[in-house]
This record gives sequence, C-alpha cells and structure tokens, in this order.
Amino acid sequence: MGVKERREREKTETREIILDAARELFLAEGYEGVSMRKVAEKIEYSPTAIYVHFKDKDDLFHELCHADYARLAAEFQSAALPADPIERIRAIGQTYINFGLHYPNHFKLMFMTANPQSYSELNEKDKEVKGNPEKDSYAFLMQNVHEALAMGVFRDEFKNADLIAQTLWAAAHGVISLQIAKCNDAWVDWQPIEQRAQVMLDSILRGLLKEGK
Amino acid sequence: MGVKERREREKTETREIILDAARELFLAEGYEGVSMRKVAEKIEYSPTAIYVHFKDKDDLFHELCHADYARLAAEFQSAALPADPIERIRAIGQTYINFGLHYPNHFKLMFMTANPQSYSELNEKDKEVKGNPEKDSYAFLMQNVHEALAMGVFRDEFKNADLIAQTLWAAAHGVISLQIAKCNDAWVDWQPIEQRAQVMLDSILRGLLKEGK
DNA sequence: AAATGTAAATTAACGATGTTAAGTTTACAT
DNA sequence: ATGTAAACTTAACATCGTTAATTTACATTT
Repeated sequence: MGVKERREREKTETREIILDAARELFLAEGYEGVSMRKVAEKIEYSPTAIYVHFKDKDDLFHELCHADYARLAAEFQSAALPADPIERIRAIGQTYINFGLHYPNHFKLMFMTANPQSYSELNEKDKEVKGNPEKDSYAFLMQNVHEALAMGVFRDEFKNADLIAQTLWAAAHGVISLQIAKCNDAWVDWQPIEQRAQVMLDSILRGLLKEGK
Repeated sequence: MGVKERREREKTETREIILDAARELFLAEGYEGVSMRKVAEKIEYSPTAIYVHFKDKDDLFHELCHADYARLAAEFQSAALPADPIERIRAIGQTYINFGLHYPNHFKLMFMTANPQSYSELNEKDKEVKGNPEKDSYAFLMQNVHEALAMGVFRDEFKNADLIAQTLWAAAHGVISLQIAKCNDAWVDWQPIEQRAQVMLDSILRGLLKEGK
C-alpha cells in the first residue's frame, strides 16, 4: 500500500519544483513580470500542468507569500537578539528593513498590496500561527513591547502595547516601503538607506522612550 | 493663421477627455484593472486613438500621477500653516496622512507603486515644478526643515536637511501606507488611525528635536 | 495477460491584453 | 481640384491567464 504514499510524495515534489522555479522568477521579475508560461518553461512542463497543483497564479503567489511570512518570522528569531528589550526592538526594526531590501518583490505583496477581503480571513493554518511569537512576526514584536512596557521604559503616556507596536512597525515600514516604491524617483536626493534606517529607528525609539533611556 | 492654434486646442481637449476617463477608471479599478480598451470604450474612441496622445499605458498613468502630485502640493499650501516651523512640519505630516485617507487610490498610485526606471528622468514640465515649494511637496517640506534647522531646534547630530525630511516623510508614510495596505488584516488589532497618526508625529518629532523643544 | 480505473500532464483553444502597421477620413492650404 | 498632414480606425500580432478535452503512465482488478 506504499504506492499511494509514493504518488503523493511525487506530487508534492513537483509542487516544490514549481514553487522553487516560481520563487526565483517572481523575485527576479516581480508579479507582473512572470507568466505561467515562463514558469512552465523553466521547469520544462506545459503551462497547464501548474494548474494541477495550484488554483491560479494568485494562489501560486500567495503560497510563496505564506512561506515568506514564515521566513520573516524565522529571520526575527535567528537575528541577533540582544538581552535588552529596547535593543531587541531596534533589531526587529532593522531586520524588517533588511528583509524588504533583500526580497523587495515579496515585501511588496506581503506589505504593500491591499489585501482583498477574501484573503483577510484566517484559515486553519493561519490560526495555528497567529499569536505564536515564533511564527507570527507581529506577535513577536508585541512580546518585546510588553517586556519593555513592564520595565517602565516607555514614556508615561504610552501604555497601549498595540499602539506602540503599530507605531514602531509603521516607522520601519515607512523607510523600507518608500525605498522600494520611490528609490528611482529623481525628485528626491535620497540619502543612503542605511542612514535613513538608523536615523528612523534611533529617533522613533527616543520619541517613545522616557528621556535618558 | 489661427487654425493651428485651434487644432492644438482641439487636440488637448480630447487629451483631457482621455485623462478624465482614465482617472475615473484607474481610481475605481486600479492600474491592472483598467485596459486601454476600457478607457477607449468609455470615451467612444478606438483603443488605438489613445496612442496618438500618449506613448503607452504607463505614460497615461504617469500623466495622471503628475496631476495628483500637484493636488497634494496645493493641499499643503492651503492647509493651516502655523507660524512655528516645528508645528508646520507636524501639520505637513498630518496633511499627508489625511490625503492618503481621503484619496487612497490616488495615494496608492502616487506613493505605493514602484516607478519603472524609464520614468525616473525628469521631463521639461517636471523641471519647472521641481524645487518650487508651491508645486513640489518635497521642496515644501525641505523648506520648512531648513527653517527649523536654522533655528537650531534639531539635535546636534542632525544637520542634513534631506535626511531629516526623508525621515519625517517615511514616518508619516509608514502610518498611512500600512493603513491602506493592511487595515483589513485580521492578524492585527489595529488602533484608531487618528491615534496612530498622532503618536507617530509626536514621537518622531520628539526623537529628532532637542530635548525641551 | 488483458481490461479497467485514476490521476498527472498535454494539446488546443478562448477571450482579453498592450501595442504596431497600414489604411482611412477629415480639414485645411495651395 | 489637388496635395498634405494629422487624427483616427481597422486589422493584426504576440502574449497573457485559464478551461475543456484528450492523452499518457501506471496501479489494480479480472
């Protein structure tokens, strides 16, 4: 009765082959720059073979995105994690920005594309991840904000962990998303992204923390 | 010899008709959701007529963006402009966020869509606008940052006006672009946008300014 | 060993897209 | 009346995502 298992294994194998090829192409060319036919050609299958494994192009891309949310969460975990919660929060911001620099196309779909209502609902797999700081990046940020809150390092007017976390997220997000969308814009004399990242993280933290912290 | 002028006027008139139709469609359906054929159908021209007036779809789209940049600049001008440069900078950030809330589709096209390399160069019209604080929003922000710099209100390590302006821009941009892209996301317990905007502007300014300013 | 069933993969096709080339119309100048 | 230039249309091309019908490969049953 090992036949069924082997068949299944073979199917997930070609599924992985498709995902690998698609990932490489999407990263290089972006969502619009990649066609199903190109993915198929790369793996020497017919274009329609992909539809055996994925509902449509969106489904294929979202599968990659899902993996990339996990990858980002893993990067947060494996990043240098200073003992000081404040420094840990700074490292999280830096990691977020670096992620966007490394994977701009995935970042675009993960964080710069409005979710259709249909994708805003959580499926079973998502529910397993949500709230788990090791797999849910927002939960990880929240965990660190809570720790810092408990230490009393934030200014007295900031008691809402979600509000603090969302401000920190928005600060890092502003730097990297502007970079991705507008770095080619000749209107602005863009300063080095590393410098912008550092000034932002330093400033937003100083603005949120008590003086002297 | 008035013929040439009338011809020209007529041409710009149909050009405007195309722009108006395209604007309406782009705002309703987004860039990918609009085809040249749909624009043509709306104005009861053949699809190829558009190519008499615009090089391609990107060109058409960019022309619309250009007009919306002017609209944003006008909003900065007409916004309440406090005498204190610091408060003026705060008002600029608030206006930017309000613009995004009020015109999310415009905002998406203007600030959340990557510019193709080909459009990074300035044309003649752009050169006339660039650097003019009344028509160039970035120049307007820069003007106010320069004033604040001259007053010595920023911390001593911040001397680069571009770097300061880009940090302020990124801060406001992070708040509103996250709102537009992710407000439907069930992963996050989003706090009210007004509150997020205020905390961000207060915090980033406090982080950039000398203590007590 | 032959027939049957099953699921992956292919071929062929549809309708839609951006865009170009060639042709037509229109309105003016000569 | 003839010529010309520019606006506009028709027809077509290559490409796109996707579906339906078919073939292939192989395991199972008879």
